[in-house]
Amino acid sequence: MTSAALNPAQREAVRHLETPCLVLAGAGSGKTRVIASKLAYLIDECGVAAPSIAAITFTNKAAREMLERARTLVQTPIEGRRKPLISTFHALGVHFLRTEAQAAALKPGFSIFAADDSLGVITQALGTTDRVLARAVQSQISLWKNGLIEPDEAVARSTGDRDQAAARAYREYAATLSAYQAVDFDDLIRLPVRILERDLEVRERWQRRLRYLLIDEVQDTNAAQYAWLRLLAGPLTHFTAVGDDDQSIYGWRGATLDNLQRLGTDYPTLKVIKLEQNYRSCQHILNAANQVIRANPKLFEKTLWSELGPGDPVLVSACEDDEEEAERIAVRISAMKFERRARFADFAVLYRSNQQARLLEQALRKQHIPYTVTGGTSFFERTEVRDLAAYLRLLVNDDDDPAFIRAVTTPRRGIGAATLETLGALAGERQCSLLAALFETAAESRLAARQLAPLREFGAFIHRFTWRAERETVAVVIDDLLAAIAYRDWLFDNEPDRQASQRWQNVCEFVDWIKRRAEEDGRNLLEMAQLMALASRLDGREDDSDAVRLSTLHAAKGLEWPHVFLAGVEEGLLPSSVGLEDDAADAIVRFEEERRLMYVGITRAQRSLQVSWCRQRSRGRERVAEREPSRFIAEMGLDRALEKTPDLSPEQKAQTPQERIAALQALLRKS
DNA sequence: TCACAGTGGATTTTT
DNA sequence: TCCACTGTGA
Repeated sequence: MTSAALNPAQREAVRHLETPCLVLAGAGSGKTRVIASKLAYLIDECGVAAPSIAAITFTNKAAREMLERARTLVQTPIEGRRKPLISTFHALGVHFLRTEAQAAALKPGFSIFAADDSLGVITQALGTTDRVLARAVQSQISLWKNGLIEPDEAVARSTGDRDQAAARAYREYAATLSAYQAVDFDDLIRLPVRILERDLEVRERWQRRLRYLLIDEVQDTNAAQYAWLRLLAGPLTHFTAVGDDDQSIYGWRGATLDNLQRLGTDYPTLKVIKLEQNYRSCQHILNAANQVIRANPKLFEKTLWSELGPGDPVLVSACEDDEEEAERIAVRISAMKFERRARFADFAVLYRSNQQARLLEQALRKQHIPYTVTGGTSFFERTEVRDLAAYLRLLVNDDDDPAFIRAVTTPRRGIGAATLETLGALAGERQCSLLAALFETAAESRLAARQLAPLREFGAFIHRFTWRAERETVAVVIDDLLAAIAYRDWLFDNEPDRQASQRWQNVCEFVDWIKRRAEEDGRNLLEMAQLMALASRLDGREDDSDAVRLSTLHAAKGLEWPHVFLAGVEEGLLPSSVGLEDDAADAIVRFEEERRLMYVGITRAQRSLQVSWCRQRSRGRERVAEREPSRFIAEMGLDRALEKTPDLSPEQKAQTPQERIAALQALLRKS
């Protein structure tokens, strides 16, 4: 049954087990289906024990989808202990480090630092207030970690002053994290690699356990992830890697297409299977996509085709400025929704950078079009959510000083920077955490009574809740904790009611999320604290509302819509000019990634695609005039692509919503 | 300790 | 245009 609905290439990919296998899955070619079918094939037809199979993805969402698909496809019960391991790289890292905590020199409740937490530590290590510099160093450190380069090596390799400073900050950052019993996202990959490399017993145990590896989006793996896969795949492991070299758009985060090439050399028997039939887009759209991506040098040639018919021709419109562009898009969406009896959720507007969303939002609001914006501040990164998260982190890891600082100062307890400075100095001398330091006898002489009293009270409070967290349910502990710190009152005391109630709502949503997840999977607070660190913007809330989607091109990967608008397809924006002037070798690689980004955008569309660019664009206070259409527009091979589109039609010219509705109705009557 | 006003800087961000 | 940080005064 599992292979009935598959095309020949897909079926081959599912059944191939003799040698390692690389499935080059073009956009919309049924990649998830292949992985899920392979899972079903292994379990149902080959009789493989589910727990010896691991399917590894990049996003929680992909992992969830995979699990759902598997549930519908696999006939053999896979609940309880008979589950295949379906997980993201990072969640697998957490699982691995908890299992091998001793080898990792971590306690089970180790903290997972998000970007913000890391940035704080790095800023301190650099001794700077320059945020831009700190960010740059942060991403440099991340690239080092993803490239499996240790601090000493980074120091040795660095030549310039700036690099030297960054490498030294890296060294200090690493030391600080281990003092905090914390790891960052990159460590969740890097540490398992280091442990597997040096510990034969651990390596053999994992290799025995996982006999079948299915890897999703392999084009997005970095050097550390590739090394991890190689270490997990023992001599008896069967593996299938699925990916698309044309959709590699995370090079700036350390992902490298070298890994695809290395697969071929590291595994000489590698079988390469191409999936070229597309089940998503009409031919006009695929033609444009194929034409654009053809300009990139190819590792593997691949041409998408579909049986869905020609569809609408791709449209290009030149706009005077970004305001006009936004308005045109909004008006087109209104019109198309009427003409095609479409839903708002059938439309997406995609763009290169987040700031482009602003004018688009404005225009959509003006037309009374509902929309949702992806990106921006993640739910889990909101101040109020992170405030509460800090308490939870501190309860499971008393070494987590950043969590201590955040918790002890929120809500305010009359403890300020000077007090924490003194406490920090004491903790430094005693080589202990801030929480431990405040109970030192020496604290009594260093700090005034009115400073020490609230500190010790807080310390006792945390100890009391730590004790409870080990014995009571997550739900009870969280509710009591929130009540005890009077967080709601604090919000309303410090902000206008509207904002405060919005924040409180977010807190409640977060609490509900934690309770639900804890309940569902029987997790304790320790597990929840680590799980919440891995949750992202996409996980908080599912939105099933009928709304137009505004999204960056990066965030749109893997999604599809009947009607797609690509906005701001201009030289300097897409391709972006940022960082492309630098050294030539790097610039070429980055430029090709910009082209893949365009390719990803085009291939999100099912039936219609409209591309727009602006002669002028406002950026900050200045207007950038004389902009040119992106070379990618010419590469799409459309006739008249560069001409200005016809004048606005009556319904587009109309100024008020009433006029527009009247014009639209006239249009409908005609058709 | 905190509220507020002025300043400067601004890709992409699966976890 | 807007956000986030810095420094000031209460």
